[in-house]
This record gives sequence, C-alpha cells and structure tokens, in this order.
Amino acid sequence: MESCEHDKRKCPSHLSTTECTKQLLPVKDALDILSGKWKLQIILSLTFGKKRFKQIQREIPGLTPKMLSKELKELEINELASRHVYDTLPVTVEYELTPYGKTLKPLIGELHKWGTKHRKRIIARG
Amino acid sequence: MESCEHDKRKCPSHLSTTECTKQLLPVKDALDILSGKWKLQIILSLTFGKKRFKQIQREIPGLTPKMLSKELKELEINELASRHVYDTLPVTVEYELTPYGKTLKPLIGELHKWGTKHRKRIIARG
DNA sequence: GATATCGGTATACTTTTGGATACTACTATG
DNA sequence: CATAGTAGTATCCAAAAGTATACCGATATC
Repeated sequence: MESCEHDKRKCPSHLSTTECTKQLLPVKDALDILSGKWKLQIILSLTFGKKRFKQIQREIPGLTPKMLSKELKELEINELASRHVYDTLPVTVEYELTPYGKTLKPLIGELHKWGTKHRKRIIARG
Repeated sequence: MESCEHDKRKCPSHLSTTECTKQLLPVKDALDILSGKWKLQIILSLTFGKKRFKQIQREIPGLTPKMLSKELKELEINELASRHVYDTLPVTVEYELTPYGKTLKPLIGELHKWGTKHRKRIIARG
C-alpha cells in the first residue's frame, strides 16, 4: 500500500525533495538578512524617505536605540541602507535606502497589503 | 509640537511621525506571525502541496523536529495551516495550507523573486 | 540653571531560538 | 534479528534576540 502510493503522498506536487529544497534556497537567503522583528519595519520607514536615528525610533513603537543601532549596522553591511553624517551641531545623521534597498519595495508592498487584510481579520475576531 | 522646518527634516516625505507609525501597524501584525527563521520556508514548502512531517523536515536543511513541531503549531493557531491525521499504521499526518494560508502566495512569490536576485548577487561577490 | 535633543554606547538582564541527542511504539524491509 | 522510517516529545544546553535603564558631550531651549 505504501511504496509508490507513499512517494506520491510525500510530494504531491510532483517535485522531489531536492527540488523543493532548491526552491527554498533563495527564500532562505532573503530571510537571512530580512528576518527578525525590526528589519522590515525599519526598511518600510525608510521607503518614505531618508530619516534620522531618533526619528526612526520615534516612529517604531518599542524599538530601543540598542536594537535600532544594531539593525541599521546590519542593513548597511548588506548594502540595503546607507548612513550619512552631516557636520552640524549637534551632529546630524541620516539613513536612507540604497538603490539596492529600494528593490525591496515590491516585497514590502505585498507585506503591507497582506498585513492590512490580516489586521482587519484579527481585529474583527478580537 | 515643533517647528515646521523641523518636521520636514524629520519626515521628508511629508508624512508625520504618527502617520508613519500607522503605516507600520499592518506590517508589524504580519511580522508577528511570519517572522523568524523557519515559518516562511515552511509555508513555501506547503505551497507545493500537502506534506507530511518528515517530508517537510527533509526539505528544509537544518530544521529540527522540535522547531518544526513548534512552528507548525503556531501556523495552526493562526489558521495558516491545518493538520490531518490518518488512521494508518504507522500513523500518517499531513499538513496543508488553509485557504487563508494560501493568500500568502503573492507575498511568498515576491520573497522568492527578490531572494533569487539577492542570491545571485551574494554568490557573485563570494 | 535645569531640561531636552542629538546619535548613539554600556551594562545587565530575560526570553526566544536553536541544537544535540535520545527516546517512544509500531511496522516494514533486508 | 538489525535497521530504518513514522510523528513527534523530553531533556539539557548554548547562542541570539530583545528589554530596561542609565549614560556620554555637545548645544539649544525654557
């Protein structure tokens, strides 16, 4: 009962295990630099335009300076955001999305779209 | 609260802080149930069709049964996936996306698309 | 003179995540 | 009889993520 039958049940979409794993690789790579509680929120904030450190922190409730600092460094390392220091007093530091970071806009757009529907759903249910 | 000048610098895209925060809410809600290392990978795996526990584990390298079990429970709680037990020997358990879970497909699609480009980029750079 | 703002850092802590290994009861295969 | 696969759970531990709070030197504001 379980031999040929069985294999079909294991991967009903006619993809083999290794093919499925291969499909997962790009998603894993993306998640490696995007996952976590704050990164995509910060990126969304920056899609509205360049922002200063405290301004980002003010916009994202619960985000501590320590986490923001850490996340911004990682975004810089991955070339998604850039940091600009201006010689004012007190010093002005602005962050903005790099052109590469801007390629995330469609993804962020989908996330926002799905999130909006999901939010309605969970609010409706309490 | 503060001067006009100041407000412009703080939010260059003419969105106020509270407006930015409001835009962030749906994204935060989405991330609450999707963020983490495994959840979106599991969902992607299930977009190919219903899968059994061990099959999912086999497809996602590094995923331990403990984590998979935990993540699947959370997906169930959030009504993104469903669990079906069949009375075979040994027992057969299948997981599949709920209709609500399937609404994530466009998002997963964008993630896969961006991830594919990103993967090329990081492989090219070593 | 006290307070607030700027862009962070320092320290200490808790929670979550992840990892390794072993184990269950049962069956099918070799 | 030994091994492997089924769907997980149990235990212990390490590492990462996140939280809370305080602090810095500067300047601008009340």
